[in-house]
Amino acid sequence: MDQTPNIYEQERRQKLTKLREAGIDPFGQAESGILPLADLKAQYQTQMGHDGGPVVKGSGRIILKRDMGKLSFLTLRDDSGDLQVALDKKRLDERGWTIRGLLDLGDLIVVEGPLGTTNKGETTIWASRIEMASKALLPPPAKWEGMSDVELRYRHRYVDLWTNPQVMELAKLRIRIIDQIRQYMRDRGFLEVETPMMQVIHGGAAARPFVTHHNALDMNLFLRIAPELFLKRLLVGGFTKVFEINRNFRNEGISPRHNPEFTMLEAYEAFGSWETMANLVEGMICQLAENLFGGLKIEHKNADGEVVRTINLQRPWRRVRMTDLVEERTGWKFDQQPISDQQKAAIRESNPGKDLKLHGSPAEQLVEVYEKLIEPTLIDPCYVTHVPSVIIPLARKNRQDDYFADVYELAINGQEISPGYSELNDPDVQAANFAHQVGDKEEQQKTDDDFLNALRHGMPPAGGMGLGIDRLIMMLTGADSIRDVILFPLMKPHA
RNA sequence: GAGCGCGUAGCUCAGUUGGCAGAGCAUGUGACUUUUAAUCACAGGGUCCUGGGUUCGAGUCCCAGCGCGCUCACCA
Repeated sequence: MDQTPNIYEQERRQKLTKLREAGIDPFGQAESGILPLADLKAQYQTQMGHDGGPVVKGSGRIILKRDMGKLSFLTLRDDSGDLQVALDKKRLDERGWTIRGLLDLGDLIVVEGPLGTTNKGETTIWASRIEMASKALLPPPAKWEGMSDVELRYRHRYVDLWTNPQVMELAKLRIRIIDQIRQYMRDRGFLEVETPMMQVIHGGAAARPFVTHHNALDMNLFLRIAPELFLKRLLVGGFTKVFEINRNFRNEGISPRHNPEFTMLEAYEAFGSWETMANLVEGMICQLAENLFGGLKIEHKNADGEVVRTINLQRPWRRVRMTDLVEERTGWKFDQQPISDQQKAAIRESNPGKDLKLHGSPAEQLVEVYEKLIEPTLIDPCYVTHVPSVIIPLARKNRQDDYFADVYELAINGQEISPGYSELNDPDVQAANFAHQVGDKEEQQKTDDDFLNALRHGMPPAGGMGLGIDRLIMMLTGADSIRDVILFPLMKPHA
C-alpha cells in the first residue's frame, strides 16, 4: 500500500487535529446503554410526537450526511439497521456543535437524545449529546453505488460489510444456518466434539494436504483434509453419536466452488447406515429451508431480480443408482467393463467442451462421466447410490453386489453437497482397501496404522456423513461463488 | 496448471483514428433549521496495475510480469 496519505486522508487528519485541540478524543471511550439502532427505531410510536419519545443512546457509522446550516441529518448504520439522527444547534452544547462541524462520512459516533420524528415522518434521534467513537481516516466508497469491485470487496470485507447491507445479511444468515444445524444435531442426541486439525497422517479423503512444520519436534504436520478417522476413533472409544463442524484444508485449485479452507459437518452414528444418514441430511436441509424461508422451494435470482433457478426440496428426494443415472443420461449401460470405443466417442461427441479423459479402471470412467456430465445438472436434490467400492476405501461393500459400496452422494444445485456411508468396520478389509487404491498417487489415502489398530479393538457398524456447509449456504441463498459465503476468502497478496 | 476477459481520481465508470486526463458521487470553501442519494455556487483531486518496446507523440498499439473474474483441469 501507498505510504503517503492522499488528499482525502490528509483532510481527515486535519480534522483529527482540530478535534484534539478542542479537547475531544477522536477515538472515543467505553459507553454503556447503547442499544441496536433497529431496536431504537422500533421503540418509536406515533403518539410520542416530534421529540417526545424516550431518551435513547445509539451508535453507528455515518453513511449519509445532510448539512443545512444550523441543522444536520445523519443516517447511522450498525449491524441491526439504519436510523436517522438530527443534530440541531439549539439542542447541542458548544462541544457537540464542534464535533458536528468535523464529522465525515464513515465516522463512528455515539448519540443520545429523545426519540422523535421529522416533518416527513422519519424516525429520528434528536441528539442532545454526540461523541466521537472513531474518526475514519479513509473515505467510504460512493454512497449510491457502494463497493462493487469483487476484488476490493473480498480484500476489504470490513468495508463491504457496512456499505453493502446484503453482505451483512448473508453473513448473519450463515451464522443462523450453522446455529440451526448444531441445534438439529443436538436435538437428535449427537454430541459435538473437536478432533485434531494438525495431523501426523492426513486421512479421511482423497486430496492433497497443506504441510506445516512443528519446530520443537522438528517434524512436518498436515492440516487435516477431513476429520473422519478421528471421529471413528471416538466410536471405538464408546461415543455413539458424534458430530464436528469445522474447517478442512485441501491443497487444490481455487474456483467459484472451492476455497482452500472450507467448513464441513461430519457426523457418525453407531448402528446407523448410509440410509439413516440420508434421512438425517434430508430432514435437516428441509427444516432449515422451512425455518429460514417458510417453504421448500428455493429461488435463485440474478442481479435484475429474475428467477434463474428453482430448487424443489419437496420430499422424498430422488434416490438412484449411479449406473442407472449414467445410462439414463448417456445411454452407457455400465457392465463393469471398460467403456467401448464406440460409446466413448458417442459421449464425447454429445458433450463438446468437456475434457473427458475416460482413462483408468471402469469404475473411474463411470465416476468421471457422472461427475463431469451429470452432477452439474442435478438441481433438485438427488441421492446417487451404489458407487463403485474401489473409489471409496472407507465404506462398506453392498451385501448383494460387492462391486458397489453402500453410500450416497447427495447432489443439489449442481454440486456434491453431502456424502454418506455405511462405514467400514472390518479392520482387515480396511487394511486391504488402503493397500489397493485407484487414482492419483499423491491424493491416495495413506495407510493409518493407528486407525487400523483402533478398528482392531472393534468399532460398531455405523452410518457416517459429511456436509459441505459453504455449498449448502450457496444453495440456500443463491450465492454464485463460494467466496460470497466466506467472509475472508483466500486472496493472493498484491505484488 | 491452461484459455479468454478485465485493471483509468477515494468509489462507480467513460475515454473516438495514437494527439492537452474526463463524468457522477465523494472532498474543500461559501449559503441554508425538517433533509431522505438534500439543494445551489465555486474550487481542488491522477504512479491511466508494473516493467520494457514501437512512435515526433502511448491510457490507447506490441512484449513480459502482477492481481482479479470466468471457463477448463483438480476437487467437496
